[in-house]
Amino acid sequence: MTIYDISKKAGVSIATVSRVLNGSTNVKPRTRKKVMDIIEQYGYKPNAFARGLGLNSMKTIGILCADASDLYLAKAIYYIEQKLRENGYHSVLCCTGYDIEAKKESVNLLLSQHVDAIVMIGSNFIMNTPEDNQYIKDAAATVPIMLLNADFDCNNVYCTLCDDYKATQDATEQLINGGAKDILYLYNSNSYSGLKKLAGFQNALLTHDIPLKKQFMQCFKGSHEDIDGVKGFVESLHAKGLKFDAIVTSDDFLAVGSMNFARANHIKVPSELQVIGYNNSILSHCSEPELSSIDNRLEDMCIQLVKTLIGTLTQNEMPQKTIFSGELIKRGSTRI
Amino acid sequence: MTIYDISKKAGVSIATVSRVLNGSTNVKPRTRKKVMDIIEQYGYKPNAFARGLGLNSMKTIGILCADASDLYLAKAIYYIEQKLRENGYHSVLCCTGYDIEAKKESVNLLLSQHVDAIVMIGSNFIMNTPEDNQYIKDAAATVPIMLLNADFDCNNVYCTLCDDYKATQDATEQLINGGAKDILYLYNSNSYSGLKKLAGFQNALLTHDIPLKKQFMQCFKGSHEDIDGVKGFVESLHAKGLKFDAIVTSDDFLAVGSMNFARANHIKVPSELQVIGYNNSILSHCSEPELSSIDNRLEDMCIQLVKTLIGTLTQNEMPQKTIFSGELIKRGSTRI
DNA sequence: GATTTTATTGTAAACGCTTACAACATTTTT
DNA sequence: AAAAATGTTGTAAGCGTTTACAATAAAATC
Repeated sequence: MTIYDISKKAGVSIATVSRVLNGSTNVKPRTRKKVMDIIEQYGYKPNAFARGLGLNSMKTIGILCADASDLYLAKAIYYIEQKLRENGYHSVLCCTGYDIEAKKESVNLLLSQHVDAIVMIGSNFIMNTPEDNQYIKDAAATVPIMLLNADFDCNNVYCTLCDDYKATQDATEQLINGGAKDILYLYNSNSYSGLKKLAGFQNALLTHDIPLKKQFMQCFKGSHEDIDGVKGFVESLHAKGLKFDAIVTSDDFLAVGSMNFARANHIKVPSELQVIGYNNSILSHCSEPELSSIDNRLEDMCIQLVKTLIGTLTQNEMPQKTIFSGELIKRGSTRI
Repeated sequence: MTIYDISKKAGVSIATVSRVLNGSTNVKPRTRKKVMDIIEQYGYKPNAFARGLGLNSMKTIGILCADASDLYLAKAIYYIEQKLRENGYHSVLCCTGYDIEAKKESVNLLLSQHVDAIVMIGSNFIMNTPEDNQYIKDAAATVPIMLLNADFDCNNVYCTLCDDYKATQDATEQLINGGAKDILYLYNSNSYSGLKKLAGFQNALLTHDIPLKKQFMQCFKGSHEDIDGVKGFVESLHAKGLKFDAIVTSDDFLAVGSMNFARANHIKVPSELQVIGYNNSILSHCSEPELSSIDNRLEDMCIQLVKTLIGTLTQNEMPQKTIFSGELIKRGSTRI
């Protein structure tokens, strides 16, 4: 069933059918109805390829994320997909993993598919070296690139992010002001934002004239699923004699793992050990006590990202950077 | 940059370039190299629309799920996307929500995009009435439909599922054999599998001559995020005077909410109340004690689903139904 | 070396749509 | 009522591929 079949049955030209389908130009109401009825009757659906070929756009946005099974990324996908659909766009998803080559390949794939824009979810798309980030610049030469929770200066690259640095600094300072002495910072590899948060943590200590010690900033290298691994990791630090009365983390799963460690070692939370998570995910409602966690306003960010995206695609001038402020949501795992 | 540009620069016809790109037919090695070099040099990427128009396939699989932010569904997306990519396919994602109309619309969208197959993740794609399921049959007339964790008899529809019925029955029987007397079953709306699990629960009771009581089978209507809501829900049952010494659930978040209820009411788990979750998700590692949960082998199912899918697309005869067995993973929330 | 067979390449017709432009019909203006 | 303006529709030329078929080149056979 093609546009020709419909045009024949409706007794009009294919151009008219096309016009009815696209709704743009004027079609006489009676003609429109006639065509619509035929379309309805035969359940005709235009071929998206042919349409894409003609328009060179398929109203499709490519979404990249390292790992859709990560709680946080999954939620972002959900929000963004939903908002895009509300705007008449749909999305092609690629989970790239954390390897740079896979990311580059995925970008190429999306470009060859002529997506109208590419959304990259998570700071792990930004690498340490300019050469490794060249792929973003290259892609930006073709389509707008929207980064969620990552910061990158480049024309046609739009960033929507949360000031993780400040949020972590604030939370840490609250702990310090509340009397915490030895604060352990726990982050996971896999992302730039972990380092940003770390910087915020360090700045909080420096502001209060607390010397930075390397062993108080630990990177957990395992997966975001491996809560037991985190527990073991913290346990090993503890066994080595490291003393801490608070833990600030870059992700809720690290915090939950830390709390499991505490429980197993009969360390009371929050009286003997305070714990702060990040992302304010569902995990923060599962532990006992519930987890204080930094909320970085994911939904707001996603809404904003799509708004900027649609604006850009419709030729409006859009701000290249939108920064939200995170906020510590206090629950039972802290005394502050 | 089109295939014409490349053909001109390489001094061959577009057909030869196309053959090089598709690798199928014979091309003289020297010619191939010459063309490849030009392609490399100019970074040429074929236009996916035109290709799709020609081939009427874009090596794309449509993935539907109600809500990518659901832990379980997100993991499934992840596994499936990954496996598909390994097989040279990519995926278009649509999150449909739980509304039937939205689902139908999404299916149409995917069909108009000429996806090679559609994967539906979750039992919520199966409705209660045959009319409401017609959309699946219609879609199956065009492309193979792969259902994950749902059961539907129809030509060209392939189901990969876990025997939730039996898994729940087994787990419940284990509780009964372990001495549990008043077992509450807690499920969430939104899915057929919840009802299947419920049936398994009921069968376990019947097998042990325990009369079924309506108030011991409760449906939580809130979101999968709303752990506090679950807690309140169980609390209200408790306040109404319902006595239970075990809770079997259809999802880990219900189990975690139940445990939060128990803690708040100083009911000891597992000595006074045993709790069993479903999905064996990350949530089962967050609570204290850790949650016993039924594992329904999601990864295995996803691997199998993609295997069946690829087989079907390559014209191999594939089993229409593959059923895995779930298994109770015992942790601290049960005494069995 | 002529003939047959096989490997390689080119030509041209789809694929199903959009849209500029032309043609025609209708309404408004004079 | 003719002329001009406007509204509606049709014609045909792309869009960038794939691929059947034809044409040519190379290899094998006689």
